[in-house]
Amino acid sequence: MELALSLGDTSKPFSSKLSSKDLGFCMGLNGSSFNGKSEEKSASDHHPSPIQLDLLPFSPVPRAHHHQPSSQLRFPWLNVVSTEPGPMDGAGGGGLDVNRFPVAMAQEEADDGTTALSSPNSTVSSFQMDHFCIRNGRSKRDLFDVEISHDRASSRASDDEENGLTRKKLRLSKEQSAFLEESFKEHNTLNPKQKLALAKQLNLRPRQVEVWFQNRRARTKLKQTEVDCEYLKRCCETLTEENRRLQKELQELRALKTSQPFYMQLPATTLTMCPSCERVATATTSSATATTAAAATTAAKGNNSNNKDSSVTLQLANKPARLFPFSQLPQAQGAQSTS
DNA sequence: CGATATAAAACCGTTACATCA
DNA sequence: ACTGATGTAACGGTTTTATAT
Repeated sequence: MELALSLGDTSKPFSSKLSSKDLGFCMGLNGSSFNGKSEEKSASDHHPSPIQLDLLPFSPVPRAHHHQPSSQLRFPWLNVVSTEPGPMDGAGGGGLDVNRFPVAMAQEEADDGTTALSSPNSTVSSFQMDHFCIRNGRSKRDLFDVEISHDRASSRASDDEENGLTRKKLRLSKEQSAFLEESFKEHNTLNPKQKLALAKQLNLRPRQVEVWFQNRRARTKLKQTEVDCEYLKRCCETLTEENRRLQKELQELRALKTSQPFYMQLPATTLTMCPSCERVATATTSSATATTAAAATTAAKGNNSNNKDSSVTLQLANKPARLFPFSQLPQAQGAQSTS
């Protein structure tokens, strides 16, 4: 088993493109080959897909931009008929809408220069934000704060300093959050039209919707990172254990080599060596006397139940193992000196 | 057709605030 | 009433991307 470990945006698993800024983890397990992200594209094209963790309930869309076809404009609230109660209908009306400030919104829409919402072709219902009212028992003070916040919050820029107020944070109502969450499941990014539509639906500023989506994406990424870290940790433990096992095996092989000199007189057929890499591979013959040390030791230990690799290649110390009987070296290796 | 400029959108790290134990 | 931890809305700066020239 080999591991393909890459650091990058998990939303684009194993793509050839790796931004140095990508901090997400992506880890794959591959039964046959290394499939690293840093490799060229061809690598990932020809190997089985590695395991990939993905928390997202949808396929993340690359930066939305304005190219998203309008057919993708599917928001949960599109089912809402204007005459029917909206998803936040529990409000029962009469409550104070924390997030209302029509003037600011109108201004912002004008700034965006889009008339999407007023278009007769717009699929957005006329469901209005009167439904988003306070009903979670906020105090009067809370309401006051929120209104202050709205008064100040006409744009992204900081007119805060101008009126000498520090920024006040409003809490979105449960309904608003749920609504945003639903739409996030549909699209984790918004194009301007969608943003405006959402903002109007929820009676929030487009900037608020935008920020909410940004933060939501960040939360998703953070969660994914946590999962990936946990997974990497487990993989690391597994590899450490494997390494320990192999080290032990190597030690036993060395001991065997010194304590059993006639081990070196094994027929050449029992130990084969790759001519290119000069590594000894264990023989697959089942001759009793020619049982290879590796096979013997691992079998004796009986702890190789999870050792699926039946052709362990061993390399002793820093030099490739050369376990051929000296007498046979010339035949095996050509005209090499026997000294 | 590639290089460059520009604007918009997304990302990132951080701060400030609300809430809760 | 106070406090620290936690969650999250909001911000400013940076990077990425698409488009125009």
